[in-house]
Amino acid sequence: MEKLILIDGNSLLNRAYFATPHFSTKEGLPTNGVFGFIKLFLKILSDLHPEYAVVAFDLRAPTFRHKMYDKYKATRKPMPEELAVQMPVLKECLSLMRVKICEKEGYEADDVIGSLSRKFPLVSSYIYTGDRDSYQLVNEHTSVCFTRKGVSDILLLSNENFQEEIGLCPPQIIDLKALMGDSSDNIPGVPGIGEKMAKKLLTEYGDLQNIYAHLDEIGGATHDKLEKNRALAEMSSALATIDTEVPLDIALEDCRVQTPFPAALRRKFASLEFRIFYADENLYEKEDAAAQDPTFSGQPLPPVETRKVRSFAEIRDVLESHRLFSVVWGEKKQIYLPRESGALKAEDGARGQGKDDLKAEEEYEIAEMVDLFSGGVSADDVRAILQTIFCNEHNTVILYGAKDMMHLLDGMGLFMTADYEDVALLKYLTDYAGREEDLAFILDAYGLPSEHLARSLSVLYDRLREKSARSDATALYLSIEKPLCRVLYDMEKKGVCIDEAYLSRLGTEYAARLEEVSRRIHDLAGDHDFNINSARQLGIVLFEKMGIQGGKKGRNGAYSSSVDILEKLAPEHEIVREILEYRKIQKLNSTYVEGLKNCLRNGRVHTTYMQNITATGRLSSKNPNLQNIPIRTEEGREIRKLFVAEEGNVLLDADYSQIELRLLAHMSGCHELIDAYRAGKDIHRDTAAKVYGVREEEVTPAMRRSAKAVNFGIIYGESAFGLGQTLGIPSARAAEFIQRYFEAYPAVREYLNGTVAFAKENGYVTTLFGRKREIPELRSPNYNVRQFGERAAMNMPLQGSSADIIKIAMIAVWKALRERGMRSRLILQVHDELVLDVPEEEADEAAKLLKECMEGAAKLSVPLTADISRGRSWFEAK
DNA sequence: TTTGTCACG
DNA sequence: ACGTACGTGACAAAC
Repeated sequence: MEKLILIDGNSLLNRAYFATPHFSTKEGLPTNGVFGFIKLFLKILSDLHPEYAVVAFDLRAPTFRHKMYDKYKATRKPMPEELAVQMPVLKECLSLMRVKICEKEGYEADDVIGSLSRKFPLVSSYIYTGDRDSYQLVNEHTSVCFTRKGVSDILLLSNENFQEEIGLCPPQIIDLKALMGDSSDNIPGVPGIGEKMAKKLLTEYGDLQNIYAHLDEIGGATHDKLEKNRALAEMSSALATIDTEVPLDIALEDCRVQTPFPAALRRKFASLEFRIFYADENLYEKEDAAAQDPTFSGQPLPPVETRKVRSFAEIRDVLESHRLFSVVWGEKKQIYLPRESGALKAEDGARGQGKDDLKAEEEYEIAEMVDLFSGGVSADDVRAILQTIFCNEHNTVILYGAKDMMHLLDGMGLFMTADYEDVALLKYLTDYAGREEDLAFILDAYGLPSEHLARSLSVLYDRLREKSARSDATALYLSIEKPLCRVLYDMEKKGVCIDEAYLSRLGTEYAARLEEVSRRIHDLAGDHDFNINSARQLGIVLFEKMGIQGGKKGRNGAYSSSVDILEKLAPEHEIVREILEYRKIQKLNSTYVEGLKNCLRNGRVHTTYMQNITATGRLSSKNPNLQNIPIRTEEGREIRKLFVAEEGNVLLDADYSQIELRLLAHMSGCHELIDAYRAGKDIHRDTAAKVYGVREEEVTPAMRRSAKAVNFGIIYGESAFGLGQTLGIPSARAAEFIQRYFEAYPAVREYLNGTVAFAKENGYVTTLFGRKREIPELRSPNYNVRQFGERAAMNMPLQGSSADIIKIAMIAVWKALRERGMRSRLILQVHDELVLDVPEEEADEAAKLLKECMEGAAKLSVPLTADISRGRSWFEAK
């Protein structure tokens, strides 16, 4: 059957905008939304080969729904300016592609799409949208392709799988919305009915009309809610119904997809700097000579000039005559020499302006090197080539992951002396995606081709430098992340000594205890054989077979057996106490004893610090994670005895005292808090006194504990529920605490409110040093997601500034030790703590230095203090 | 691959 | 009405 694709233009442009990195043309026109949209559109064409396509848009004019309900979509936020300007650009591109655009006054894109799908029942319609409302349109010849994760993942809902995926049938989507309401469209629904209840009612009665026909069968509060809000529900149902009978003067033939596209489209793409679309000539009609306008502004990537090199000596010649390289050392081992030597260092003013100078520059890609590496070249020659590039302080290398390259070179006995630029770090600072990313993926998102990875890396570097130049990201990159990379490399390479004898003793001890506890648990459980490690099996045995009360089911229907549940049951049930014991030992054994054993190399473990993972600017540590070594319990703390100093050395441990709370004092300018810190007071005691309205000496340990929890809560983005959970009190009580806290520290409230307001307005928050976190959650239609966004907005400036500060301190310590030619070495960072392995005779000097570097890393309106201690092991040094 | 649990700041 | 403190990584089980 022939295929018609129906695209909700507003919805997809919106999705593409938020899912694609923000970039713009040289003239400053943002184009990321159009780029994402076109990319998806071309993908649909090549995957589905539809005969027909229509893109529908909403118009500004009020629709029939506004006439029914004047508050319809009244709460909707206007499109961001950056997105709004892309709308006409998209329409222009679509016109150039000869794609039918359809808009109808008084109707939304949904209605147009619904009507077209019904108007042409002889073709298969595929509706592309990021809006769930369209689900109702699914029928035997209409499918909905719902875009997720931006637009990269598509869920296809057809008549066949709809029931299975959604749990309802398509028309029921209307009344689902009618019952639940929809805050983003401002459709009221029935107050008090959520998704669960709505689905239950619809499954039982089919639709809204039938629910009301059987209202008397429904009991309790639900009955009353439904009865009271009948008119509202019926109106919502009408609002949620897509009009499939919009009069549209369109013939199927008007919608035919016409490829190849006109050459003018290619020029348009060039001017928008959409290189990957531009590159594929087969997509476009052949251009006649007259139309080839030499003045068009788009600058496609220059062709790669390949120099054929046949001998190793020749390669060396080429390499030695250049000073700037971009290198990708993955599957394709590419090296690229993009410009004249020195061009990069002289850059900031000179480059990026003209295309002419770029063209004039000499370019090589030694593509043959790929073969050379995988083929006949000896390991020695490979090493010599790398040495030529990396072991020359006059060279600059552009890399994706400089620390990895340093380790790789180290494995060949080489040490990198070349200056480096790390595109991964630049990307992290300017366009954080929420996770580590593949280089190929990023290039794709930026519209750069992957066949010459190294050349594209260089272009990406330029783009990111340009982008970061308009923010604090450049300074953060140059003064923090780039030098830190080198510091982390040293830390990783050095590693931490492990007491192997103790490690094996601990392993034996845990194994024996596990055996014993496991036997006791099985005895207590009777004949029910089960795996204690399986949360699911455990839940069933405890709460069903043994009939223990107090089991709580999670949303997947399984019993939760997490500590907070088990601890409540522990006093009553011996088996629960044993299970908690088992869990504890099992964790210590599997994660720390066994886990550490697996990471051991020559008596040391070498963690990897990830510099581009977290949303706040913190580091993370993996293989093994040395940032979560136990300390909170007596038993777990023993693990720290495994981490020891080198022979003849001691460990020096320094941690910032309450750095985040001090930052809160500084950033909020709260006098009460600042004064307390300046006076060197015990801050939790001080808070307790203020919150409880007593004198400091009257504060009991319990009061201090609560105050401490409140102080933490503030850092995490105050929530009465969360505070209540940790304190084990009702959230109403917790809310009172918070209330009183804010009365005691009014500037803190203002600061937090201000931060959230800024974030809502601008879509991001920043640290003291300008590190940025985008918080798209604040624009979510989902209340919970928005709440999460608010908490994240409150927390990030504190957590992130603290991360900035310790990074500055690390660089300072590293430099200071180096300048003095000391043998002490940084070996660990745990967010607010640094550990050094120092020769005994250097210990005093190193301790003094460490303290100075840490306390002097930032000038705040309160003192920044670091507490230092030392010992043979990490256990002793805390 | 995802989920639950638990270790840390 | 909803499910909740912020930020991570490892392990084991169950898909």
